[in-house]
Amino acid sequence: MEDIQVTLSGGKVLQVLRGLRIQELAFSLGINSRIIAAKVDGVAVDLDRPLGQDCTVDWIPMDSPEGLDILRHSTAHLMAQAVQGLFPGTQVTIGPTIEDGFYYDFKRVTPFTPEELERIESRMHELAASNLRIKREEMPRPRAIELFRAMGEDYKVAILEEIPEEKVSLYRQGDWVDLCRGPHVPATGVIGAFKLTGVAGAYWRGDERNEMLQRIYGTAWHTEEALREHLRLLEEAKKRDHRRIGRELDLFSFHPLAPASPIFHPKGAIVYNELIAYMRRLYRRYGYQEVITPQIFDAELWRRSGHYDHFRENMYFTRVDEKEFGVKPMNCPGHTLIYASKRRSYRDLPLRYADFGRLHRYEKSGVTGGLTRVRSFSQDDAHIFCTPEQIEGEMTALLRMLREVYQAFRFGQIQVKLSTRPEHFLGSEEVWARAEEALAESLRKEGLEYAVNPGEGAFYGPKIDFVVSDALRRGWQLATIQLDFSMPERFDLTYISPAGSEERPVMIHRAILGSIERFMGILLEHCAGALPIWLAPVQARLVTVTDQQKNYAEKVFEELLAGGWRVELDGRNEKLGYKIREAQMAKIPYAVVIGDREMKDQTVSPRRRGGKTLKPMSVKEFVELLGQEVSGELRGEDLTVGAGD
RNA sequence: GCUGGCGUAGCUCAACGGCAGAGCAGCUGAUUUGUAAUCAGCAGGUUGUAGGUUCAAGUCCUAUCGCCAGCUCCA
Repeated sequence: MEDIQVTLSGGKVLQVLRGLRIQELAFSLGINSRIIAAKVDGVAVDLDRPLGQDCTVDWIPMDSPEGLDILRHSTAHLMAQAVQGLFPGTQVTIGPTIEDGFYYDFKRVTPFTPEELERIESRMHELAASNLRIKREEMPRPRAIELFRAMGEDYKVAILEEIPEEKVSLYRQGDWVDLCRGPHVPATGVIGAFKLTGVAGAYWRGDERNEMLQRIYGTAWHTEEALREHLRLLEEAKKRDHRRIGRELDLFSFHPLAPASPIFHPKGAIVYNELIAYMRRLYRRYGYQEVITPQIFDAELWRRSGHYDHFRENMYFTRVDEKEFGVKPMNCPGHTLIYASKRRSYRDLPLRYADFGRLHRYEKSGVTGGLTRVRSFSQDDAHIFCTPEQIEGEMTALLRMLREVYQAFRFGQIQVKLSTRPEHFLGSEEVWARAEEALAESLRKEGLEYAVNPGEGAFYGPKIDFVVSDALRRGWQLATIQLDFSMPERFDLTYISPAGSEERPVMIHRAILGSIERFMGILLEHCAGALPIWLAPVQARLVTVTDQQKNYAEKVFEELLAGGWRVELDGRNEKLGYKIREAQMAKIPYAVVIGDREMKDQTVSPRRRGGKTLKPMSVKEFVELLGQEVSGELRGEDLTVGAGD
């Protein structure tokens, strides 16, 4: 047998025997224990694949993203094998990998119980221990259809009938077989660090008209340590859950009598209003005008805007004087009424109307949760009416404003997504194409990288969404900028051009924080409840050492209050350590200690949330310190009192 | 809306179909305290709601409301 030439990823070229298995090659190089699969000429393949001709080989290590993906896919198979062994008659459907794990959808009459999940998990460990070889097999599609039909696997048959290729691959481990493109790990013994995390219903092919399948979720890692670390992170995320923080810090609550509608307590309302106040300050600089519009409009308005046709199911209605009225789910139609209240000249544009009006949308019961998806909320909403020529300038200003805001909140990387025409849309295809091009152009000019989401646009226009990453590196969609050529049309909005003709303005819908409720939830998780001083409901708490200092403490308290600071006085008859602990757990940026020494010197001893004790200073100095921190925070400088404190 | 899980004191959680309990928080008293928990006592409940099975229901069954995870949806 003659040799073939194998080029390794490092550029090294080897002469090997034709037909040599990749695994054997890895073994001879002494790296077989770290390798899970390989790419031959760029295509990921199993390790037992023989090398038939000159080729390049790139190793896929166990702990690489690709390696983990393969491992998770194989773990999904292992789970399916365990399930079918334990529960004969259960059909397999699909079992893809997801971030950090995998799932597999099964067709079974009864759902899996948590106890069964445990049994499946232990069976999986048994199967892994027996280290079954995982073998790839190829066969013509019709034969595979026959095979799976004989096994009673209706869903696999359905999948096979839609596969275009005439040759398909199967994977066998022990007496179990599954249709799969692969690649997989060489044997089940490689799999070990996994945990089944949950069970849920899921529709066949993700369509709610189809029958429901039973989905089992799991996570899998290359080592036990990595698995433990992952589970620890999940615990950490749970501790940061904004619903928990909201209750612990007495910010907001929910009540069954107002499902999916947060009730903001005094401290939560401070945060809420500070967020709005912050946006208002920006609005003055960026040339926005705030407006106030009705909560309820004649249904006629919603018919004209198109919401009635498209989103009636998600709106609240009421009947008064034999007429139907709709509670506003959006501010935009109201703003068109202001625009249309008089003749507009090109000289008036752009007009930027901001509105913090309360919106109500009926969200289906299963989709609501915490502050992230509610039925009653408000947004830092604004609509810009401008000429088509002004779009670019407006977009530039918007992108600048957006950066400023995200810097103030320390959100890291921003991903940009351009969403294009959806299935249901208003207006003509030509108008859509024009709008999409305008958005793409502004992004390119701003030098922002973006991804395209085909078909994800709003029904009235294309949009740009901005996804930020929080402290746990989770992505959240916050800002959205939507171009709208349709609404001005529907409300027959016009302006007089320099030439004297009537022209159609363009409308830009935009929000930077998005819903204030949702933003607050995300922010709370981002900073684990330790809000920056400018947002903290209580900025400092004065704690006396004994009640001997009560009078002096009250004097300091009054002084800080007069300076506009949100401050509390804890003069209770408790030990200092106890009071410090409570201030710390309430995530108050400063606990200000006042004892005999301070009283004597007319000073205070601030202690930062993180535990750092500052040297005694006068009240005036402390106020200066607070002021500096607030302005530094708003400029986006490093936090002195941060989430990590 | 769909599938599953869970609703016990303000919070976190116990209680085989057989007397509803603990810790923390709260209140009262003592303690006058120096940077993450002082001690003692007291009080706290129609076990989400409505039916049913049973001699007996927090526990079993049915309905309903809410919450959670996921699916679908998200102007």
